[in-house]
Amino acid sequence: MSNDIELDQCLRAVSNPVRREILSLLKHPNENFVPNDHLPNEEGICVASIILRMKLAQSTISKHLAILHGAKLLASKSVGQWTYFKRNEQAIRQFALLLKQEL
Amino acid sequence: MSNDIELDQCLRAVSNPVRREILSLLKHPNENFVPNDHLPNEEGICVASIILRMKLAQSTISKHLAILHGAKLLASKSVGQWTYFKRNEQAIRQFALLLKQEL
DNA sequence: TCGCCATATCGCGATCTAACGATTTATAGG
DNA sequence: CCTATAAATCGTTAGATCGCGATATGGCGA
Repeated sequence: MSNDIELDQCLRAVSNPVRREILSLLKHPNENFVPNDHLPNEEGICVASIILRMKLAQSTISKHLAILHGAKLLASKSVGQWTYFKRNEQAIRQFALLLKQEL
Repeated sequence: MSNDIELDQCLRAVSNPVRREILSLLKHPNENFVPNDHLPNEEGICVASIILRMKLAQSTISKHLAILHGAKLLASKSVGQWTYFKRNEQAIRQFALLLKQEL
C-alpha cells in the first residue's frame, strides 16, 4: 500500500544528522519557531522558518525536507506560495516499531 | 563511556540492507547456520559460515562485520584462527530505545 | 620452519550523497 | 503584466560508501 512505510527509505532518511535535527526541531514547533501569520505552528512550519534555524543553504534544506517527506516521516501542506511541513507522528511510530521488529 | 552506543554510528550501520540481513540471520543461529565443531552456534557464528549465506565476496562481508562490530551491534570472539560474531542484544535494545527517544 | 587456512586489510573503480549557487516554477500583490 | 518572494529543481564538485580481487596477518598442524 502507498500508505505504508518503507523501512529502508526511513532508515536512509534518518541516518543523516541534519535530517534528524529537522525532525527534532519539529517536535516542539512553538518552542523552536516564531509564530506565523499564515498558519498556527501546530499545523506545520514553512521552509523559510526551518532554514532560519539551520546553517545550510535553501536548496540543501529543501532537498532534506523532500527526502523526509518521501519517507513519509514528514507531511506537507501547501498554502499559497508557502509549503508547511510537520511530523507524521503515525508514520514515525510505525517506523520505530518496524525497525524494532527487524532488528 | 566506551561502553555506550553511538546513535549515528548505529544508524549508519543499520541503514545498509546487507548489514540488516546479517543481523537478521544471527537472530536465529541454529536455524540459519550449520552447527560447528569449534563452538556452539549460540556462542557466535564464524565469518566463513556467514559468507556461505551471503552472495558477496569475503572481503566485503568482513568489512560489513567490522562496521556492525564498530557500532557495537555485534560482539566478536576469537578462537584460534576463527572469529565468531554474535548479536549484542543489549546494545541493540539500547539503540532502538535511543532512536525512539531521538525520533 | 613451512605451508595452509581463516580473516583482516589494502587499493581501486563505480556509484551514492551532501553541499552549494544558479535557475525555474508558482503564487501574491502592485 | 511586472516584479518580488517561496520553494523546488538543476548542474557541479568533493567526499563517502560499496563492491571486488589481491595481499597481509596470524594461528595450526606437519
